[in-house]
Amino acid sequence: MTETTPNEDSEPRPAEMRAESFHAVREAHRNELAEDYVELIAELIAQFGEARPVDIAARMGVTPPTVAKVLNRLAREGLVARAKYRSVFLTPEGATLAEACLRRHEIVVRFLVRLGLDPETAEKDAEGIEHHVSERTLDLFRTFADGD
Amino acid sequence: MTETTPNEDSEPRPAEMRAESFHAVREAHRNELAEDYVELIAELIAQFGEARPVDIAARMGVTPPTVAKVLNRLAREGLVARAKYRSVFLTPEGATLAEACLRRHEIVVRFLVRLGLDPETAEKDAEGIEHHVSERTLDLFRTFADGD
DNA sequence: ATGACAAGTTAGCCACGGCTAATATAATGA
DNA sequence: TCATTATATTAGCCGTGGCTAACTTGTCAT
Repeated sequence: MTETTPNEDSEPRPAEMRAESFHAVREAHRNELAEDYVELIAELIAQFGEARPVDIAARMGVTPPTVAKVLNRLAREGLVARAKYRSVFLTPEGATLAEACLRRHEIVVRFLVRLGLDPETAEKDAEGIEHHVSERTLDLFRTFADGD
Repeated sequence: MTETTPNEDSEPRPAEMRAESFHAVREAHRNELAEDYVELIAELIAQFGEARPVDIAARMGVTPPTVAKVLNRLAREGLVARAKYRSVFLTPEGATLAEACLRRHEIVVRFLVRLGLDPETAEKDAEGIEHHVSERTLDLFRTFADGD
C-alpha cells in the first residue's frame, strides 16, 4: 500500500496543507505562554503599579520557580525588563504585544457573549481560543460582536 | 494606562479563577496532540485502510522519529494499537475519541464558514480552536451553523 | 533469491515548562 | 535594630515533543 493518491471522490486536504496548519498551531503554542504572561503583567501593572512574580504565579496557577523560568525567557526575548528580586516591567515591545493581546482577548470575549455564552465561560474559552484566531477570523468576530 | 473595561471600578477576575482558566488551557494542550493524531489516524484508515507512520508524519509536518515517540505515548495511554514495523490502528477508546474529535472539528469548521470565513482559513483556524471550545460553546456553534 | 530502496525504529541531543527543596534577598514589626 | 516572615532565585529533577544520525526491518524488482 504505497499509494499516495486517494481514489475516492471526496477530496481530502493535501498532506502538506495539513502540515502547514499543524505548523501554525505549534507556532501559536510557542507564543501563547509569552502572550499570556505579558498580558497578565500589563494588567497587574495597571492595577497595582507593579507586577510581582508571586502575583503572576497565583494568577497563572503555577509555582514561583516556574514563573522565574518563564520570565527569564521573556527577558531573553526582549519582552520584559527586570532586576533581581524586584518587580517585572514590560519593554516597549512587551507593552505593544500586551496591548494587542488585550484587544484580541476582549474581542473574543465579547463575541462569545454576543453568541449567547455566559461571561464566565466566555472568559475561560477565550483564554484558549484567542491564540488560535487568524486576523481574518478576528475581524469577523469583531463585526459580529459589534451588532451584526 | 487605560481601563480594559468600560467600567473603571469593575472587579478584575479573582486570581484563583484565572488560575483555573489557565489550568484548563494547559490540560487542553496535553490532550491536543493526542486528539490530532487519533483524528488523523482515523482519517487515514478510512481513506487507505491503514495508517502508516510515514503518512502521519507528512500530514503532521514532523519527522518519522517524532511520530514514533508520540505513537508510543498513545499506545501507552491505550488509544492506539500497533506491532513493530507495522501500521497503526485505533483501540476502541481511540476510535471513540477520534469520532468525537471529527464531529467537533466539523462543527467548528461549519461554524466559521457560516460566519463568513473562507473554507481554507476555516480549516486552519479550526485546527487550533477546536481543542479549546467548551461543550456549551460548541452547542452555540452548532446552533449557529445549522440555521439561525 | 537477493539486493536496493523505502519505511520504521533507536539513540541521543535540545528547549521548554512543570515541580520540590534549598538558598538568598527584601520587607516588616516588636 | 534585628529576628521573623514573605518573596525571589537557584539547582536539579521529570516528561514532552521537536530534531539528526545510525541502524533494522520490510518490500519489491530484477
